[in-house]
Amino acid sequence: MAIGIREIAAAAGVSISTVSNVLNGRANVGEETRQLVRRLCVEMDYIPNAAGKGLKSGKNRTILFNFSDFDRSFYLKIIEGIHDYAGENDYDLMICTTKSCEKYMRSSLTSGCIILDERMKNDVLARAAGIQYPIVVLDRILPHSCIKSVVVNNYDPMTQLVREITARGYRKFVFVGGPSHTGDTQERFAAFQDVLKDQGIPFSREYYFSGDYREKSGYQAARIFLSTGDLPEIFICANDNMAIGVIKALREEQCRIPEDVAVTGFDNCELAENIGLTTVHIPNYERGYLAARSLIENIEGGANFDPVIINAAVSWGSTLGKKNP
Amino acid sequence: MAIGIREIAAAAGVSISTVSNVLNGRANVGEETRQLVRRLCVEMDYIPNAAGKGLKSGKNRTILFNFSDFDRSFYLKIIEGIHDYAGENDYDLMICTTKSCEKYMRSSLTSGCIILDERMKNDVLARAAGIQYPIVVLDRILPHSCIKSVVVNNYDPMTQLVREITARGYRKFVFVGGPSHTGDTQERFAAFQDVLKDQGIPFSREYYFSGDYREKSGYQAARIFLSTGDLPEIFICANDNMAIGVIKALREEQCRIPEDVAVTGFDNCELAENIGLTTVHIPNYERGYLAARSLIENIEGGANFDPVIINAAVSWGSTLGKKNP
DNA sequence: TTGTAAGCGTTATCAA
DNA sequence: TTGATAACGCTTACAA
Repeated sequence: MAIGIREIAAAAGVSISTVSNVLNGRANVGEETRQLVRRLCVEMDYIPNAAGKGLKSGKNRTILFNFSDFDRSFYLKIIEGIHDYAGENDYDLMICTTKSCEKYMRSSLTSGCIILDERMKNDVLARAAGIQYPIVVLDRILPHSCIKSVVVNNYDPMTQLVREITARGYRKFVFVGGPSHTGDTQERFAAFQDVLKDQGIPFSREYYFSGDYREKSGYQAARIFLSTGDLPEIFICANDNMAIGVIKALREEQCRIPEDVAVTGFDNCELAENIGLTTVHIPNYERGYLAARSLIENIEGGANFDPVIINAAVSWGSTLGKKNP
Repeated sequence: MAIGIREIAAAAGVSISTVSNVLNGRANVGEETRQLVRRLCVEMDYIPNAAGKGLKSGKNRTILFNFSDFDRSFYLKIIEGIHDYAGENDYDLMICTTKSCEKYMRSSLTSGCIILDERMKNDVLARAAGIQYPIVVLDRILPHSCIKSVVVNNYDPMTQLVREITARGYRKFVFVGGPSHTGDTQERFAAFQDVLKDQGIPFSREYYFSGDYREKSGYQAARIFLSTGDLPEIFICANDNMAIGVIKALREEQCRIPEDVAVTGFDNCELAENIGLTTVHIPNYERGYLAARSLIENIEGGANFDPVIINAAVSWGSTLGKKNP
């Protein structure tokens, strides 16, 4: 049915190995034969079967990217960065969601992978990684001889942000965190806490709200504090989605931002920029690009598995005001 | 090196076909053997090789999705819809960008695909499609016995929108289109033109600006008309990104929206909703879900290749005012 | 209930 | 410069 290497060989009146040699640009083929085979491949619309190829040779210039949070629209930027670097270096990109990821990691179809989904388990990665299959993980540190971490420095910009917040006189905070097992949230919260401790400002755990990085959980957080009337002076959110949820809830109750309540986020998503949210900008395209570069260098024989730290910077917006003492 | 079916067989002291039978849930295996093999697979961390599998059986519950515009953040919603339907029906999802798409379409690794990227050529699709490999294309009509189109009805909501615009008294328009070869833009513009013709309102081609669906091109469009001072009463944009670009340019020049100039978009992206853009809402999650359903039904023996039309609805926002005569 | 062996589409080795 | 032929990891008759 489908056109394979044998059909081409038959049509050209040569053996399949000759066709294979032509296809792989080997020198041991006569010029006329080469021309003929080339022409036939085009005419007969031959496309090499990736399965057969990978099975035998183990070679495939392909990297795998894994994600599965569809709410985080900046993921497309990361993918773009990966896609661009891969393309520039003549690698293909294959993307999968966590469910099918392991299957493609261990199938001679890809040569390495970049993992973003936090739900991908460390032990699965540890088993898959090897010198023949390097891995890059984003947003988590995973000590393993063949796994490289590419992480964002959350701590410094959060420190800078919170210092400014306290300098402006804010004293009553709600911290809206993401899933508590994520390194991101832990680091962002740690920076917050450390600044307060450093300045001798108290923070009670009842003003910590544990969300899930989605807009709705920010909305709920704000709703809860609105309902008790126990509003903070500022909501410090571990990401933009939740900050936007907070803002929506506040607006519904005619709270003015930042006059009545201030809000900050983290991520600098497209929408955040537009509404003037004070947040932290993470260079996502660059992050993807760098992850792809690290991975491909290791695929091609490099052996650099030291973590890479990416810098992020505070983006000052209008949702943070000045509190007059 | 890697653990394969033979290693399991050796460890269990059985033949590889027995292992295969266990793995594929066939009945012809003794209970103890089955238990043993199962246990060994877990212990030895065996993951079936997708290449070997697909190569022999041709079966693989996997669908392919293709895209490559990283600026359109609602793509994630489409992917989510596809992912969910596939998951519910025990199919895997593999995603690729156009460059590598053909390779995976024709490799016994996937059973069908959903195409979104407009750059994917019709003839490539026509060659790949067959009763054994059904295809769904989004946003284009492609007559072929094994390709199903899932398209948005752009015409009706655009008609409704433009009727309202003319009813409110607007007479001087700029239409900012996307790439002119895209069906979307053609249909959206046709609706616009038809309403005007119907109402005897003139429209000169010099007020048509051909953009590329990116924010920047909307920005440029507005800049051009701002620079000549020949501002329209309203910018009607073929998508939200460009509308947002228009709005940015107008704001830079202190134009009030909608008092001085009105703006409308198309897509209802997240940001549009937030800034109150008058636009058309396209149910993207549902679109992906439906595309996946159509595809999988055809993979499993259905033969319904009639186009599916998805309805979209105008979302009225604050960027459209009332023009008093 | 289990094993043998052929074959899926390729690459690679070695002989012609 | 070419062509047989043996893998790659798996499924699947068919034989035992």
